[in-house]
Amino acid sequence: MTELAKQYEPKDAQQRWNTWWGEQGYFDADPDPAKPSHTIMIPLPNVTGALHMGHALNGTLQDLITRFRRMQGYEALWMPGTDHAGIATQAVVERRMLEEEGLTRRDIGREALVDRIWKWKDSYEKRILNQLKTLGASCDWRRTRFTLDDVCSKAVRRTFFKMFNDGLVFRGKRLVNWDTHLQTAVADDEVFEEDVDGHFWTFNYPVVDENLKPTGEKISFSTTRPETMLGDSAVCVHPSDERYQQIIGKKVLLPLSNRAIPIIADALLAKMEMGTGAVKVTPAHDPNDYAAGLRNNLEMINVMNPDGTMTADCGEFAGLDRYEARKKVVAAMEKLGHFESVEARVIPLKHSDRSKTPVEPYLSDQWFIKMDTLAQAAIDAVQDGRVKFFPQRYTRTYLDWLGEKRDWCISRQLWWGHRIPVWSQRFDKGDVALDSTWSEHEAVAIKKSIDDLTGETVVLVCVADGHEELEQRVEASGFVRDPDVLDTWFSSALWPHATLGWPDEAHNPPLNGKPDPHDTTGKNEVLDYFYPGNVLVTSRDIITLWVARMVLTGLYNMGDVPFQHVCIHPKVLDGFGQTMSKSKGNGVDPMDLIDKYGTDAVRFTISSFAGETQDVRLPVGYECPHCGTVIPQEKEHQKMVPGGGEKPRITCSNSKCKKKVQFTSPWFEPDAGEPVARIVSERFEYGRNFCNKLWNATRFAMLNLEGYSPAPLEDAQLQLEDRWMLSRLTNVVEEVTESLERYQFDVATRSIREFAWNEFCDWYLEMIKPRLRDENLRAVAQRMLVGCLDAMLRLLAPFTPFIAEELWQRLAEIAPQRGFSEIQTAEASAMIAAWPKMDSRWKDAGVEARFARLQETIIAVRNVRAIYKIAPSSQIKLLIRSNAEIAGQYNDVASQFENLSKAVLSAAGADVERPPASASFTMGEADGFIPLEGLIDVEAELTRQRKEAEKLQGFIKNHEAKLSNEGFTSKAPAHVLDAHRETLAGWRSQLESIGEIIRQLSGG
RNA sequence: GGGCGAUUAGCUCAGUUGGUUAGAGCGCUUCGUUUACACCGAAGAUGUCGGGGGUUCGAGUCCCUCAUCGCCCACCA
Repeated sequence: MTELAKQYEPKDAQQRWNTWWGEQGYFDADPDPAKPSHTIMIPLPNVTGALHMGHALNGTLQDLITRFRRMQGYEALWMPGTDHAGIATQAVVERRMLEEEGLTRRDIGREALVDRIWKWKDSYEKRILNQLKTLGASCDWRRTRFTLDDVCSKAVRRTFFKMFNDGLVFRGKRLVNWDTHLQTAVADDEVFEEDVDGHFWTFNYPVVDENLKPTGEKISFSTTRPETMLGDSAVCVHPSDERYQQIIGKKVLLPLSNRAIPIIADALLAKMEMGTGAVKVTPAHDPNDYAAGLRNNLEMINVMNPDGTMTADCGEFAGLDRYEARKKVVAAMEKLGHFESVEARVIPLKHSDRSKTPVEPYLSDQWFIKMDTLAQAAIDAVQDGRVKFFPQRYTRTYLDWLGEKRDWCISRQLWWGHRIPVWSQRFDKGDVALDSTWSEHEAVAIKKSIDDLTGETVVLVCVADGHEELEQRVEASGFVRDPDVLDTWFSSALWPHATLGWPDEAHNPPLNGKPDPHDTTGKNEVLDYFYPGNVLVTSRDIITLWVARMVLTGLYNMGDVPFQHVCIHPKVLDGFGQTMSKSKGNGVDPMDLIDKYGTDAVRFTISSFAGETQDVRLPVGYECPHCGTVIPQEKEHQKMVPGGGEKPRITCSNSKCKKKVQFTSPWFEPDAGEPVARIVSERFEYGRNFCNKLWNATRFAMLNLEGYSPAPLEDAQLQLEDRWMLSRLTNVVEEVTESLERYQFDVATRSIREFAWNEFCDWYLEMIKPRLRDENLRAVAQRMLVGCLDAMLRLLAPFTPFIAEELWQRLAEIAPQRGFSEIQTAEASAMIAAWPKMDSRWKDAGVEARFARLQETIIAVRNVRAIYKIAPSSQIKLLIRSNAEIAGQYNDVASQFENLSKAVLSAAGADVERPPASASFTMGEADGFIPLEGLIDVEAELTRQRKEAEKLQGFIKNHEAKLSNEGFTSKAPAHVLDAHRETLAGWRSQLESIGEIIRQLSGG
């Protein structure tokens, strides 16, 4: 047997056990008909960068549940993987390429760019998976998936093909942010707003009658972009705006285009209090107008070319740059007498992050999925309880969003992603003749439509996966593949079944990229066994984007929901209440924290955060590498960026140090070889200290287990503290189990901590120390000790797996056989040990109540010792006045007074009298007296007792008033009344005792 | 603009269906190195439960209102 070190050193244990668990295959999950399955699919992290605190929280909770269920006997699969994250990843790689080599994607071309992104993905995927492993994630790593790998790609292709065939895929128009300089669509997160100096013009349009003759009325409106007047398709007012009631439904004539457009009423677009109350509507060039255009069935008129010049339909303005056209339009309107006024105004304008030029809202062709029936199925699944949200309030977010049944735009103008498997060609009227060698193939779906404008026939061909030869033949027939890729969420929506190998129903998915050796049945047993999953653990911001879509595609492809529960956990905010993000510079790297506090400490602290009410603030500081002082992080630190070639530094706030040091920041890499002030957070000391406590409790046990002999406990041998401990442990096991089942991780964590520290360590261990020293009494105490540790390590294994395993193994060296009622051999690892189960016969409220009285008395005695500054070494006497039954109980535990408060219980009973010159305390059912000849300060003691009496009088008055209130006595339930009366009686008797003490003290 | 949430000790957070004296961790004060642990132990102090109104015998808890803060959605991965 080796003695444990005084402190737990996490790093070594983390390495060792993680490797060993892997070797033992404990992470692996395979179909096992003898066990129920438990499946969690990881919310796939983006390969854009390293994991942050949010991931650490998310991962900890999933691992906790997985380990908990595994111990409960489930075949528990936690499926790992990463997401290609289309735009985000491509943007990161492009940005670096531009910064480092001055190259754009047009310079190197599609294939070369995609190739570079794959390399980026490989390196970040590795980093992310390693971070998860460092966190202790017990994923089945053999099954690691990536949304662009073969397995996932097949699912994407099959789903798209199915939807295409079912008529759920269609083409439509949509407004995108158009970068006229790079001539590409830009995602919203690549757009920044900047104030520019602009103008605010007011014009008017003449109202006309059915014959387009001016009626003499006119309607005024304002705009910051006059050139878009060429594409106006309506003027809009608020439906209840009295100024315009007369002309709603009439038409106005566009002076520059000679088109008549309607005056419509739309409450969402027009605001009465703004400007003139009327607005022009340009659906093709403004997002709000676009939405209004859809609502009101307006014409969408595109007046701009991809390069930002005006289209050929713009008459005299055709070919002009949009800003040039703006000036000319204003001039022309003025000339025609429709100009009213202009004022200078600062306008927030969206700019492209990459070209730094203003973006234009631009109407373009996109692919959509019809959502009505799909969304309805997903709504039903939640409404009838097949999918439940924890906490329940998030159900609404989900239902509200799906209820809109907004069609899903699935195309993105990117190169990184699943390319849309559709080929198209235009044919003149009646000229469509398709090559039957591919057109009649079952893996080909064809849609024909007529272009309203040109009368041409548009033929769309979708080819199912695995038919490259067909694809080639289609292309040989002159069809061109769509250049766009699918929205990232399209593939992540399929994650729960795609990762399990769907649509392949004949084979298990590969393991480590190779065929599964168990794949012998001709069925996909993995899919059958692990689908549907049990719980999805995620944060609330992707309830709509991801959760809803997984439910929807699960129902569509599998006919069943992908999971029964959705656990929504809090978000980690910085010390100022802001969400953490790279752009704010306030991110915290969990690996830094793990490095400082240990994985278990981080996990334990994190799970203590995860309640259901609110987000978690995490104030952090920079630890001075020279003196260890923690400099609290301020907002300015988050923003500090290198300027003038100099890296920013912070000054140590310790007046003796005051060194200027570089610090951890998302904005720059610290210089190697120079000390760095890393980010720390004292909140993680919560977990670290707990681990250390647990370590030392086990250390203590191991120092006291000499001669340990396993045997079932016999009731007759148990002391009060043993029965109390067993009762408490039984309750705690129940509490922890129930709170984990409800995803109340904070409650579970608190419950374990309080039990292990405040009950087991602070009381139980202290109480059994004398028995452990006594050869005759040692055996039972040792069995209790081992049994309790065993149960605690099991409870803690999901929360703090590394230290639990380390201690489990050490304990097994001395005490492999253990148990309370039945003796069993400890399992080979805490990770696969059975979840603890206690015999409910140990629960004993009476014992707990008696124990509470004992605790209270001991605290009172210690309190007296502290007040009178009695040296720890000096013995004192304790006399207890109480009824015979309670006195008997005190006598039974007399030795504990000596053990825990260095007091000899010299008398207990009803006839005990207060010795003169003693300190006293009262507790309702018992009064305690501690003779302090020569030490007692009568005045101080009187003050103390009077203060106590005053407090009691307050309580009593309050309760008496309540109890004499007829409303209360007639309406409050009996048990509340009884409780009030009982408490009042207790206080009264206590007050009486104090009164007596005060009389004695003041009487001399 | 719509939805959701928060406001409780100096800080970070718990507080079950309304019911007896509102809790924890950190921090703070005092004492203590007794052979598990100073990443410790013992004892203690600290609250106008954001403001105002209401329902009720009774409100931190329910309702209304105001204030402040945050998140999600509205365009989006």
